[in-house]
Amino acid sequence: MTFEQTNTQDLAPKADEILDVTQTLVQQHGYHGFSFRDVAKSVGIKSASVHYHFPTKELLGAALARRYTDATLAHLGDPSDLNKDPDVLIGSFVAVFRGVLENDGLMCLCGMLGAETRTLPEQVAVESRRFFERTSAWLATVLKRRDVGISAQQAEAQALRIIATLEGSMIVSRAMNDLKVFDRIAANLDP
Amino acid sequence: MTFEQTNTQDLAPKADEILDVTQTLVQQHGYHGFSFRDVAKSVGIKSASVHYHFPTKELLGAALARRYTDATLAHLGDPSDLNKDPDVLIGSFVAVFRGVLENDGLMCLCGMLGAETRTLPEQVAVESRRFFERTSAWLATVLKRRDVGISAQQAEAQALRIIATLEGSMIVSRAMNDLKVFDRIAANLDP
DNA sequence: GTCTATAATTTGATAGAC
DNA sequence: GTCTATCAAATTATAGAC
Repeated sequence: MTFEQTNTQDLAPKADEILDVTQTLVQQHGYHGFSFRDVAKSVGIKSASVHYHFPTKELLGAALARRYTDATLAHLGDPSDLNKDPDVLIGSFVAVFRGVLENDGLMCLCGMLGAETRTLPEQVAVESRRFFERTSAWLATVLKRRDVGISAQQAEAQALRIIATLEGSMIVSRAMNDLKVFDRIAANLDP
Repeated sequence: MTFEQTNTQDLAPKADEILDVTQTLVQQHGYHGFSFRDVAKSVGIKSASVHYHFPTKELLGAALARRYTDATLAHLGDPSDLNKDPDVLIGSFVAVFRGVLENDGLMCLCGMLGAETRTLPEQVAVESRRFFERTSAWLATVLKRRDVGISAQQAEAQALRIIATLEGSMIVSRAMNDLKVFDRIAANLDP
């Protein structure tokens, strides 16, 4: 079980198992490409039981994106922790994305949802947007520690650029079916 | 009509109109999120008539991605044309992606397909891979002209990084519903 | 080339038994 | 919480008339 799938809230164990399975499905197929029956089959229950835990697909998708963001931030920890070197923190940030890609070539959940965003139910779009707001704020905090002279605006712009590059690297790496593509790009994140 | 939708092959006008409509649908919903009836309705015919032009969804998707790649390359022109400044060519490359995003917040067709790549019919995946192979080769050629000392490997790595950043910028910009995000990232492509 | 009609399957969602 | 059963709608695709 990867960190993205850790139960960080007080969800029923079964609800969490449903989210685990759904997450992988969305990372592979996208929001429009999975069904309640796909989920049910993987969990070993019937689709009506999935609806018991998540009445609608929108609620399931929103819970999924929220959990993903929360688990990612929890894994990254405090960006202001003076015991941690900024470069090490940035390295762990890159490793989050690489870890997802390594895992059977999955796409970042919120990168996938971001691509589909124009046709997503509102609450799913809101939660996927929250992923980029929170992770870019985390990274901007680290960049301000590393580059002491930088402005808040510059740090935020650099953070967004790095996140965009990582998301795009996952897409290109997957499309070209070559994990080395991700590594070569990530090695030059700050060229 | 945007350049991506120009008829570059000898397709029947109706087939081309079907591709125009399908392209927008895929850029919004993804490959798994559109149907033959969606296409038919937009064109003003019945879904059976769409099947006449493109027997299967895989053939439709593959033709779509191929036309998109060909139209993009045709628009970009010869990367070795000495009458064109490398920086101008790079600017036109960035403008291609920005133009798509400006157009009602659409995603790059092959960026969308790249995200879905693991669950795409084979021929669709092949054609979306081709997009990244060809466009990165084009950009690497320009970069070698601009940075005279650069190795072929370095030029290729920089090209992939720039394309990844542009694809990711579209995702983040769309997810955050803010076109300025794309512009701020694109302004620092070569930081 | 486009149509009607239809096949066979899948979809999100609900009712009600246990 | 999970099940069976079911619904109404949508899905890809085909056959055959015009």
